[in-house]
Amino acid sequence: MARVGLTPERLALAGAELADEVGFDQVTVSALARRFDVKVASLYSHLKNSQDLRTRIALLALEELADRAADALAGRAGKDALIAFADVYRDYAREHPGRYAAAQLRLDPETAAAGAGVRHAQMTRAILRGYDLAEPDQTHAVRLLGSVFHGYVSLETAGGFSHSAPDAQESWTRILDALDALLRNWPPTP
Amino acid sequence: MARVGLTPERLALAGAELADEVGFDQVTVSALARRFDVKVASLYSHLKNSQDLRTRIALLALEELADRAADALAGRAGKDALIAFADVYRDYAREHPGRYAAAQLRLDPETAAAGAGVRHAQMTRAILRGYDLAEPDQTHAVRLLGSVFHGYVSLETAGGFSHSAPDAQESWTRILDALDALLRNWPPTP
DNA sequence: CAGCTTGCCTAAAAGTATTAGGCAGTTGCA
DNA sequence: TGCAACTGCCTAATACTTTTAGGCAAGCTG
Repeated sequence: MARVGLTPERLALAGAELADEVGFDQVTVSALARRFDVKVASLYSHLKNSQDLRTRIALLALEELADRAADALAGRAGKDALIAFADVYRDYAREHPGRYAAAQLRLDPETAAAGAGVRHAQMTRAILRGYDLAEPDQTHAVRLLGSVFHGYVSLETAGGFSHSAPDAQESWTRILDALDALLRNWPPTP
Repeated sequence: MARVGLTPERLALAGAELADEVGFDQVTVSALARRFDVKVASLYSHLKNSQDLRTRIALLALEELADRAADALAGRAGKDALIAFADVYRDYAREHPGRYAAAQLRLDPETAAAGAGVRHAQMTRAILRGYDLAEPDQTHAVRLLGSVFHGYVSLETAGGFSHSAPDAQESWTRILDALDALLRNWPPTP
């Protein structure tokens, strides 16, 4: 019996690839075993259960996304940073739809806190350093940016903007223009 | 054998209730059969397959959501309309998390077009009548609003804003203030 | 090289999805 | 009203996924 050299990390990575190929909800312990040409039960030495697999894929995706975002943010500020950061999310979702779907998985709070979720929040806040926003408006703005990025990318990958003019890229550009303008001119509390 | 009086509509409704109780991804043909105290195979007279069930629940949710939104929009304009419309989405997601998750299901284009998706887009556009936006900026704004509403509600129901100040309601209010300000003062194309 | 760990295996049980074919309760028509 | 057709729910059967238990041998450890 040749040992294949499975590890939780390799399984998560292969699961992520599988997700990109067939969709995150089609990722199954059985399919993964097939991919390694190994019996299903063997995976249970490395995975607690199928939820564990999904969670690992989600954490992998969040990590990759945070790495890319950190890269994009380095050396940029203001609108440049805003656009670069936003593009990371959008590009990642387009390149890796399965991974992006995985990143949307509801994690229990401790798992999420242990993962890259915190980095994402910190980086979003870092973008706002280029704008003049005091608390609590800064937090409101963080949440707005998170909502727009996630919302737009979700709707676009769901096909919501296809088959209609103007194309999705143009709206994306103009929406980022608008957000930049909004952040530079955040309305006072009424 | 007492006839239970199953119909696709009753199954979709019961499926929606089940989704709200146990989560949309736990909605299964078997669970639904159990709920009606009927054998699983019996449901296949009314449903093509389990995907058909999920699609019907999604369409039901989209319809309910559109009905509520239409109601909220009646007799309102400008910022009032914006807030009322946005609150419909947020409240629906909080009251009916399973249904809201169902509404996010990727539908193939024809199914989506046949359903209430179009109404949603039209209503979002109706809100913008209270603002002075010409095409193509109007479409950009429609997409921005959709993204913010969907994104915020997703992140909030995923627990993204809990356990941190300020509370989610306050951010929501201020984000809607900000969007209103942005729509009243949409930046020109650079 | 002897022994121990452990990675992958077989076996088995439980749940879900789906199809085929049957019977009885209901409907519709004379 | 009576009978025929329909159709709603059933049993039976197959296939796939998840998960647990227990076994054997590969390869590291001394």
